[in-house]
Amino acid sequence: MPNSPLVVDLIDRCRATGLRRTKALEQLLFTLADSGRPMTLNELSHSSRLTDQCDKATVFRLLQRLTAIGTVRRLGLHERAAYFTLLIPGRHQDYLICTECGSIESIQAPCPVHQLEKEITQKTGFKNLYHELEFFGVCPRCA
Amino acid sequence: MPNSPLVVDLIDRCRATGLRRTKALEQLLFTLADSGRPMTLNELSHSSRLTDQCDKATVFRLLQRLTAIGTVRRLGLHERAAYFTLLIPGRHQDYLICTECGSIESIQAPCPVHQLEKEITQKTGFKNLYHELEFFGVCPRCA
DNA sequence: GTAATTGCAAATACTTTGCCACGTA
DNA sequence: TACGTGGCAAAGTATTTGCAATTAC
Repeated sequence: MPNSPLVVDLIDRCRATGLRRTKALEQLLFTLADSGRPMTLNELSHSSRLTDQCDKATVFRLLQRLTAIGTVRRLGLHERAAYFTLLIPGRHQDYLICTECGSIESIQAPCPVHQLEKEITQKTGFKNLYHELEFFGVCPRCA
Repeated sequence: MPNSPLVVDLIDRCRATGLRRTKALEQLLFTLADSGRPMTLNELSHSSRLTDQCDKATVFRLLQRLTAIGTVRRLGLHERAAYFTLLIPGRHQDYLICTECGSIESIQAPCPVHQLEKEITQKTGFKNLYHELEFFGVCPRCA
């Protein structure tokens, strides 16, 4: 259950920002950490740990709060539903998505965008810059 | 009106794939070409050229067809609504988006991702690869 | 005890489809 | 004429909110 160092740490960070330690919060964080991939609100609220344990609205509001404090990031990923993933300091993910079957995989290669990100920060004066990079195509199975 | 070389060319391409030349098609293409930025279905169907001229469902179906033949691309851009933009060969856009006010601007700098895109094509066997790169942050006005 | 959090249900937003009338080729 | 296209209205899917009951601190 939610005893992994990562989850413990995440919960601590949440508590530090004023969130209360509820069963729903623990299980949501654990589910996200355990899956290691972006998930939709629907997936999350139906995952075995959360179903019948808490309402979809609860998961929604938790995701909102977690996004606000920077523990979770909301991704577009081109589907109709939004995807949510843990935001782990020092870790950055780019994605490769099949436009046919919708499969999502993380890309291992080092992200070539960070230099450009710095330049944009300087030139535009934007604060808290981050980026989202996705590759879309047809995966071998679908082709 | 829809007399610019770009729009004329776009219409030709559409006709070549079997689409009929209708007023709605012309005005949709012109609106997209004229604005030069990604727009939502809602924006498009309310733009001065299209309002009261054609139904939102019509614009929706046109965008579907245009996306299918590769004339338009659908973008996530993180908003709840999808964005659509013209897909012009040889032109590639990356975006800078303010998470506060939602403003969207195109980035001028050369995109540093094409090399990685080639590598991914080779390593993964994905077909028709393209990418979407967005920077998110708080613009100077909102900060 | 107090304020944050939850569940349920209802409201909203955006997208998508059915069906028949219409216009283009 | 034939078939793609259009308008209108309704259905579908995802998100968001109100409010009273509950729970963490």
